[in-house]
Amino acid sequence: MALSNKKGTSAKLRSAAFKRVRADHSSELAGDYVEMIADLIDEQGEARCTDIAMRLGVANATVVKTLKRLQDRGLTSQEPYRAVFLTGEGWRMAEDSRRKHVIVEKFLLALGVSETTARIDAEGIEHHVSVETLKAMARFVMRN
Amino acid sequence: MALSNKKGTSAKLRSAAFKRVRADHSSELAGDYVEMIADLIDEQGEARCTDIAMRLGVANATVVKTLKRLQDRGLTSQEPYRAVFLTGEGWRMAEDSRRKHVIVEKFLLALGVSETTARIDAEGIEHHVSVETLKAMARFVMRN
DNA sequence: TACAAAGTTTAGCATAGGCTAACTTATATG
DNA sequence: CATATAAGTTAGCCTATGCTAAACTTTGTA
Repeated sequence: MALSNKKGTSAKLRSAAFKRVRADHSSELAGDYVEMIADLIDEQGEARCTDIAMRLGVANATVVKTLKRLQDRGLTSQEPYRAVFLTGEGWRMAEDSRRKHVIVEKFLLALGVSETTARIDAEGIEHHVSVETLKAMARFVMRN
Repeated sequence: MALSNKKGTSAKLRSAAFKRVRADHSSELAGDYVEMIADLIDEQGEARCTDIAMRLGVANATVVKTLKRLQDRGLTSQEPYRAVFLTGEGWRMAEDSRRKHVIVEKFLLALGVSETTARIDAEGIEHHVSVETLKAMARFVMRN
């Protein structure tokens, strides 16, 4: 204790940021999945494991396993060997993710970044943006 | 294959973004550690497990285990029961992380976000920002 | 209708990153 | 200098995410 905190931010405040990042990570995958399932349902009428796996770039078995966890969390539902659906809460989360995603991507474009980079970076950034920052980004998009 | 890609971006391009995010995640922790170790060395002359654990908000044993991985990757070095050091590559990575961190945080402040939020969000965002986006952020900070 | 292809699931493995509890080493102080 | 306390380490556990290979369903078509 003695040597720590000689100056600057307290350890508690510091660690809060890292805790938030770790928490974000565990909800991140869920967000990606429900968003993608929503997209697939809108585009093709249904969401199938294979399509999810292809778009995420992971193995089929990985998707199956993850979907089981999402089902446990009440975000998705499915019958064996059938397509995947979103629960009410799943749709809510998907809409939320999409909203964030769109704002971050538009923001990056407004900032002058190329389309390809905007698409890629938005995917990583969207999960780590607080409400406050998201609002600031939306404001910036409006003004530019 | 038949039903996929009816419109929009190809599956390959899509999955590239997610692959980048997954790759970012595995280097993320390493970046946080070396950056923190560098800070501790600068501030207190040495980096000790306990301080790292406190600042990250994780258990001591977790730090020990992670440091072992970092040592395997040639980023840190240490003698048993002694403080942690950075290798040349560790320092390089730390400097890189710090540079990114500073730019992202300043950028968020310039965007009009509060100090607390800027600090917290920067921690999550810095690992998902490409060189192109980082440059755009730096430009923005300059102009504002 | 029967079978082949496509899609889904299960089993079993690996790694990363958390944790607690028990043990060892280093150090500061009476 | 002996020992209590602080710091570091080890062992063993857990969950999340990945993978491949093998088994099982569904479905389209000969």
